[in-house]
Amino acid sequence: MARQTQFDMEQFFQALGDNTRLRLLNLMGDQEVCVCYFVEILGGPQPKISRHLAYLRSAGIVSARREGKWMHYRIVMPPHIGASQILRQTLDWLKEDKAMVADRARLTRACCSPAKYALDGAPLPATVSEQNCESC
Amino acid sequence: MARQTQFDMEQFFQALGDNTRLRLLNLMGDQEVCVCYFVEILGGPQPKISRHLAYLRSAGIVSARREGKWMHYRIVMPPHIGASQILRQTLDWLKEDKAMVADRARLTRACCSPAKYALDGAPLPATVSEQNCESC
DNA sequence: CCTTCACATTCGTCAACGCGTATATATAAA
DNA sequence: TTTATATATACGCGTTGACGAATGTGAAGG
Repeated sequence: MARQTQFDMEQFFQALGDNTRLRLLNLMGDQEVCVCYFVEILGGPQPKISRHLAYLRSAGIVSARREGKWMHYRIVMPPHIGASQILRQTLDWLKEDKAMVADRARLTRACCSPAKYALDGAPLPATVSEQNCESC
Repeated sequence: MARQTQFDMEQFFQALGDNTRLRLLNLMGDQEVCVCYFVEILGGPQPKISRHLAYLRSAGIVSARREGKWMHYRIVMPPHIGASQILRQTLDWLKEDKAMVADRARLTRACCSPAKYALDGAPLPATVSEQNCESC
């Protein structure tokens, strides 16, 4: 027992080996976040965000859910326990990074006053388990 | 305090995102291993091994030591505590992988009867702290 | 010195990646 | 049914990475 599906470590680490993708994972944390927030916080062109999200999705690190016009992305812990431990530790590592802290702070601000960020009407990030953003 | 040198996470994960490099790290574990063993175990052309070792070295994950004609490589734990935890966990993860277990078994066999592997006279792997291979 | 051995580096090629731009798709609104 | 909005995909381009083959380098031995 405890036999887990073989996991593609190569692809897993490759997915983590890009700063934009690390920023995306950092913003998700344990929330489900709408793409429009990523675009707003990271600032780049939207297709760039979309492509990196697709990359993470094909690596099995995030999953997407559609809600009307909006797409929500969240981290899914890999089935392999080793991978999931490493992913968790990576997220903890990100929490200490200065730039990542700043990113999360901007997400919180955007979340609490969407109108200032051209995000009026956009669905708020929601904790994966519950359905509400705890800081709003 | 506890202010650690900023670590290039991107480069770190990129270094781990290749199966040959993961195999090399797995063979090192907490030993210092001579290049000739890598070439023997992994089986590919020698320049391939050398290039991947150079990649790992430039990422700060391994260090090299010359002993006469031979070069010994060992893992160096990154100065950043987050990175070093992840590296350690990655090594633990590798320990469970079937192919990686087989690689280590072959290293042990080669270590205990070098003559059978065209490694006669090659310096044995040595635990980083002590100077002898515990299985020979 | 010249050779041999162990390893590193260079070169050319091909595939993968990241980016910006343009375009396509899907849902909602008018 | 047309239009707008949110997101995804396709295209072209420059860069990086992995590879095999050839060559370079540093140490030991004759």
